[in-house]
Amino acid sequence: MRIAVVADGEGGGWIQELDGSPGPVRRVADLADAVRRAEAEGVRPRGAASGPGPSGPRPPRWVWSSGEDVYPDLVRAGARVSRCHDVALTEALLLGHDVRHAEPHSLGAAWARLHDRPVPEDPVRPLGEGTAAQPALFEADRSTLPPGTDRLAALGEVHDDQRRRLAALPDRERMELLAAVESAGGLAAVEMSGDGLPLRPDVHDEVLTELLGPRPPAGQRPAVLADLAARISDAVGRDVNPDSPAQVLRAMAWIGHPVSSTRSWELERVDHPVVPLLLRYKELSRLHSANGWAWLETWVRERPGPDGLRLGRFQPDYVVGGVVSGRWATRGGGALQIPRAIRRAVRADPGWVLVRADAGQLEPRVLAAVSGDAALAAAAAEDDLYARLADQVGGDRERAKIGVLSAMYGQTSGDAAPLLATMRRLYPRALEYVDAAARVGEGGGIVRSWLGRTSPAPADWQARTAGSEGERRRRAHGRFTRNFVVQASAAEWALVMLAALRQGLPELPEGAGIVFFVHDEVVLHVPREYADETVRAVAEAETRTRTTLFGDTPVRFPLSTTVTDSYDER
DNA sequence: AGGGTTTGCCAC
DNA sequence: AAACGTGGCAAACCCT
Repeated sequence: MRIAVVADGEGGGWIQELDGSPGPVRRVADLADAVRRAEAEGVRPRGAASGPGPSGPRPPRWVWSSGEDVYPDLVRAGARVSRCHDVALTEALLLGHDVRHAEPHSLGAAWARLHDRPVPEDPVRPLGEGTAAQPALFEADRSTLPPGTDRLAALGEVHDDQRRRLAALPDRERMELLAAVESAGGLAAVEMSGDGLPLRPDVHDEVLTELLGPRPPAGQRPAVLADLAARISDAVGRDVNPDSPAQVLRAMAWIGHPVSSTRSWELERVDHPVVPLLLRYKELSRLHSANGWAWLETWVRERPGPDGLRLGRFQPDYVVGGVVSGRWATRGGGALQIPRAIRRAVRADPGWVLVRADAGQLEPRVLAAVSGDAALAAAAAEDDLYARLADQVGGDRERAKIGVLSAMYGQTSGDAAPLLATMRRLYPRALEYVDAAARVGEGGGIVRSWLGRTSPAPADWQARTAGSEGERRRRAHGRFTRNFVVQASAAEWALVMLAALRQGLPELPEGAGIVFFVHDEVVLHVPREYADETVRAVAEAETRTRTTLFGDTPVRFPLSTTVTDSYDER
């Protein structure tokens, strides 16, 4: 049963059952309560026989304009849903399949296209408006529908149209699955942003103080950085601001070691006493500016815990499908790059644990599965794919790894070339899979992931762009499509895994569940007594994901699952 | 002063 | 070792 939902922005809304002929419009004063009840009791298809069995009550699939808009208020009000159809996310997938990635994908835009009306731009979303935000007294109406439009009717109409468009696709089943898991991702994103990654402010401060010295007044360098800066100037023989690449460049020339950039790998090749100082400064200064005290204040919400303990939550906004490859992007706090140095501060609450599941070597495993290469699949049946590959290639593990990454990223320099020749001989189908994608990209064409997510057409593509610049651009796009078929399919694996895990979790207390997700890794925060059940749910999610996506493939997707107090323990 | 671009580093 | 895919972000830089 599908139920369309429109919120009124004041806690109430309108709902309407959609299956078959649309049911009556129902006005509800408390939307969260209505949702909660339908989830708990399930919804029986109208006209179905009563009694248990397959036609018995199930939670509905909620149809809404955008989970990002509608769901945070529900989650705040304590109502979680199990399934939805997210019109905005689905529209983006459908437009992408049609190579129309740049067109607006809101409900209003989809409705306008149906009615040959001017298509509104997608609303620009300010930071921190997700579940983590304080509830606004009166939520601004974010509808992109023209004023006066019957929003519920428009929603039903676009939903029906999207289902027809999905059903008409040649890869129908896959795209329908993709739309469903993308929508589920929208739910998970809102939920985990609302709960947040537990992070202890006192431990974070401890880490920073150890490395940088005590917290300085705003705008000043911490003691360790100030000291390093002074020693750098001393070593050079004149004043240098190590934060300024231009000044460092001039300083290196001044001391007789000219470099073409101040990147650390380039500095590392220079033998001069200033180099280790510069490298240390860069490392620590990066930590200070990206994840220092200012970061903590801006992105981590703090509340008192038991026994005077300071508990914090890092609550980034996740942008589902925010990357062309279908990976998630994030807004705020750089959630995709929590540096190793501060992971010590990510701690479970007292009596709780972090359950962390990490899919190792995901991309080569996905390549083995999608290409159907028997030899690579045999290696991918093992726990350590690269070690197995090294046996087959007749080299060490590190070289085998470079060979695989070269094939997936399109690297040609260094010692990749002879390695690739070996790979082509041993894993012909896998290599042909990515080589073919690269050829399509070099020709300006599009490629699709396993489930049908589509690469965007190259910007300002001119097949006849002459000269080396045109050639360089065509090659670059070839590397992009080469990588796309792997990265986008890997993102689908992760998305299906997340959706399966979300569904398969045991009943957990308030605040427990998935709290973090990044590409091929998921972190859950649960009371200790739920750890075993949670670990089992993770394992079951992996099995479900593999069979859902790849049937009876020999490829395995081993998840290393750990139960710890701290994110830095492995 | 303020906005856009460049540089360089972090993560997967 | 070298610069190869996807991103976010902060500070410096450059221009208006």
